[in-house]
Formats: sequence, C-alpha cells, structure tokens
Amino acid sequence: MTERPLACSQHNHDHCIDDALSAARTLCAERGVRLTDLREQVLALIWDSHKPLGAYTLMEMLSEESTRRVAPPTVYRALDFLLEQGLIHRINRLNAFVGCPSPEHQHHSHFLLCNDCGVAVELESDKLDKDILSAARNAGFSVEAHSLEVTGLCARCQTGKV
Amino acid sequence: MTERPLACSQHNHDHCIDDALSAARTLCAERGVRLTDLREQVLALIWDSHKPLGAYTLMEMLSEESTRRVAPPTVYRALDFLLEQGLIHRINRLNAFVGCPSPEHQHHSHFLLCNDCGVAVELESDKLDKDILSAARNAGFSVEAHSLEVTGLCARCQTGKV
DNA sequence: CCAGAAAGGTTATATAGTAACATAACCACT
DNA sequence: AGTGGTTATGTTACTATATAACCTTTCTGG
Ligand SMILES: [Zn+2]
Ligand SMILES: [Zn+2]
Ligand SMILES: [Zn+2]
Ligand SMILES: [Zn+2]
Repeated sequence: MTERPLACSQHNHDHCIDDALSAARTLCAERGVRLTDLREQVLALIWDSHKPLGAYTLMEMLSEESTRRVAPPTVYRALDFLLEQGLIHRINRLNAFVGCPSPEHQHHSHFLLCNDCGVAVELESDKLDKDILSAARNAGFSVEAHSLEVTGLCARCQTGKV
Repeated sequence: MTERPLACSQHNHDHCIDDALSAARTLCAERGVRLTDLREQVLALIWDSHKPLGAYTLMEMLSEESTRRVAPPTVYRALDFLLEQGLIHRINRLNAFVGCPSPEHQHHSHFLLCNDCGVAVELESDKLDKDILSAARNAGFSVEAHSLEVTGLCARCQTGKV
C-alpha cells in the first residue's frame, strides 16, 4: 500500500479494489472465460494504483510480488485479456492502463486525465457518445470504435491554483 | 511518387502538397519562426504520404533523400517544431503524424481513421468541441486539451463491403 | 488417465522516443 | 569583417514500449 491518490483520499480504497475484483470474477464466470491468478493479480495492481499504470511498471511490481522474473509477454497477454473483457482500458496518450468501473457493458474509452495528480476519470456520457457518432456519420464515416482523451485539471487539483 | 491513397484519388495531390507548404511558409513568416529546409522536408514528406506517418518511416525517407544518415533526434525535433506550430497533428493510437489542413488557427486533434485504407480525416466540428468541453466541465474538470480518435471505415471503403 | 486447448515462460528482437553533448548555421552588434 | 549569443542540427548512446517465435505447464472434457 503506497501513497493514496489525492482525488480518491475520501474513499475506502480497499473496498473499491475488492468490488472491482469481485465484479470481474462474476463477469468472467458468466462469460465462461478464465480470470486466472496472474490476470487477477494484474487487475488488482491496476486498481490498487488507481492511476494509469504502464506495462513495464506493472512488470516490475509483478516481479517483486513473486520472486520469479516476469517478462514483457506475460504482462501484455494478461493486459490483452483484461482489455478484451472490458475490465481495463488503455490510455493511448500515456501508454498506460486503468481499471474500468463499469465493465458489465462494453463501451468506448473516454477519459479525463489530470495533469497534476495523474488521476484518470472515466467519462460516461451517452449524449457525448451520440454526438461523436453523429459527427463521424456526417462525414460519411462508419464507426467501429472511438477514444477520447481530455487533459486538464481535476476538480480537486483546481482548488487553490486559480 | 508512390501509390495514391484511395480516399484521395480524385484530388490533385501535388497541388495539395504545394498549398500546404506555402501556407506553412506564410504562417511561419508571420510568426517569426524558421521553417528550415529540414522542417519543410519533413512536412512535405508527411503531406506526400497523405496518411499518418511514423517517425522512423520518416527517418528512413529522409535518409534515402539525403545520402547522409539521419538519426532519431533530428526527426523528432522537426516533428516537435511542426507540432508546436500546429502544422501537423500526432495520432496517439498509431504513434504517427499527419498534416493539418487548417493550421492557421490552433485547435484540438479530432480524427477519423479508416481501418482499411489508413486515411486520417480531420474532423472539424465546433459543436463537438463544445460538447466535449461541457461534458468535461460537468465532471468538474478544467480542460487544457483533448484528442478524439475514431476508427472505422471511410466513405470510400464502405462501398461494396456491406 | 489422456489428448487437445489454453495459459504462461523464455529468449530474442522490433519499434518508439529521449538524454547529453558536439558542431554548424544564423543573427545582432560592433 | 569580427565577435559572441542563440538557434538548429549532428552524433552517440540509451531508455521505454511492444511483439515474434518457440517451448513448457496447466487446465478441461472425454
Ligand atoms: Zn470503462
Ligand atoms: Zn488532479
Ligand atoms: Zn488540424
Ligand atoms: Zn478508407
């Protein structure tokens, strides 16, 4: 357990990890896919950090936790699985991964990224989804996926920084 | 002159490059910044490809054009300059760079990326900009920048692929 | 238990980006 | 023209991110 991210200091972080993990277990069981120890360990580390985490940072953490050396493909395969199941998202701008708070329905990746504390808040807005879709369709484009990455300051980091 | 991108086959490509380059020259002159030979060469290569171009691809192209070997920092510095001046955008999803058709006013990076032909169309919509801004503000976020990357099929690539 | 499939381990390599320092071109001023 | 500061580029080495190829282990259904 390391420092607590500012934007989350008031919530019960252990509880929030547990919730994410049990949701993931349920979901994987329903879908008939295997949330193995490794995959769950990766998911737990990502939720524990509560900020976007790079694959290599993750790899070091895994290596520390488990005596054996962990190589890149191991991490990337676990990440690929979690991405496929919608349990995490990838933040392209940061080459990093973050837990999804509502993995039960697949959705596009829209994030608010704080430049100060580094927190990544998932932006869930049906309206925005539709706006993006219609803007793309107006341009004659047939949409498969979209990702939005907004950078700036989170509510907490704005206060006292006029 | 290599293959012409499908999505652009009807336009006069040489003309389109020339326009972009002369706009860039004017803009840099106005701003009192130097569009050096190297920078212009990079910009020309990017417009010539008319698709997002990776830094290392660009580096090989430069090396071929100029007998001398071109190393990564040379390319990245030119790219940084062009990004600062808004003459190109970076597509995070592809680790690649593409020319901006309207560099005279700085704006956010919104793209439609065709999975089939690889074309990157810049999506310019004030409404969408405002929608994104208001969605972020509703979440208490103060916005500095945003980038939207939509993947799918461009109008041309949809036809005959039902 | 056994065969096939899925997951993970291992090694090597590909691709993308930066740090640090040296040199060259440009520009303003004498 | 000479001088010195500034900007741009060259050069070497390195860090960071991601994947290919192949092998071994573990799981699962019969
Ligand atoms: Zn999500
Ligand atoms: Zn913050
Ligand atoms: Zn643009
Ligand atoms: Zn296309």
